Amino acid sequence: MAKKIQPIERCDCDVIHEEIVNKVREKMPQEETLYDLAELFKVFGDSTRIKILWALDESEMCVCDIAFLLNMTQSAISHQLRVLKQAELVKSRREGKIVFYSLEDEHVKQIFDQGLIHISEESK
Amino acid sequence: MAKKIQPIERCDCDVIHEEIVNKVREKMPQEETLYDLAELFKVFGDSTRIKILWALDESEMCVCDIAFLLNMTQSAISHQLRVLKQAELVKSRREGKIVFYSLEDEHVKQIFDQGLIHISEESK
DNA sequence: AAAACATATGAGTAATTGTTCAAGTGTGTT
DNA sequence: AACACACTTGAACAATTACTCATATGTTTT
Repeated sequence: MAKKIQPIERCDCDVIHEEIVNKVREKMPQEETLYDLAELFKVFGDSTRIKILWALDESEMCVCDIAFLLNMTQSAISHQLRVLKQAELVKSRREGKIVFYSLEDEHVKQIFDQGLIHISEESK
Repeated sequence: MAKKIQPIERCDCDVIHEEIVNKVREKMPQEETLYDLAELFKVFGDSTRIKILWALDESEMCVCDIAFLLNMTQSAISHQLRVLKQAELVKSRREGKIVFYSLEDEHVKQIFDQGLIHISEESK
């Protein structure tokens, strides 16, 4: 008894493939890097945010412009802009009452492009 | 009365920025394309799936190898492999009892790389 | 100072999602 | 045929999330 803690039992092929698994384990990036990467893609994983990013890639815009463009409430857009800002994908600039948002850097379009390549490959 | 249906009210700056908004609207890709793009990134937006993809980029592996590598149950891995397969990111090949998974194409690594560039920029 | 406007934010809610658990398939071995 | 093994699948559950609504903040206009 007292034998409950062992996490995942290995199966036969784990033993057989031990070398491969160990080699892969060595080459894997840090846990934290992979987590951050997932967090980044999570931000891209919502069509509202994708639309906002795409729009901002065309032009700097204020919150109510984006809301009108996407036919959504200002509140909803503002919430999503907050997520995008935390991910350092967009930045803001206040001009009187109005807050203008724009892309933080040029990577966004490149990430989109890689995604689009995959999508176009899928439907062949 | 009977005046409830109007969706999002335009604010003053929508009118002022009308030209910009219209120009952006013209340039936006199809709704469906943006939705598909979000769906793709959603698949990348989970650290378990990121790890699986990274592992498979190093080497073809069977389900229990992956489970052992990531210290997770076969069931959990199998569920995620299903998601990855539906997104056409991985393919499988059966060899007796064992099912080997591998990457469907080369885009995965390129999408990762773009993400990593953004992450490394963030922390400067 | 009060009102109007653009935006931000917190609580609440319905929908989605990742994992576990239990039971199922398919393949090879005895 | 019975069993073991590798994997798949469906239901259940907790956690997360995108939006709405109401309210709050910051700025300009009156």
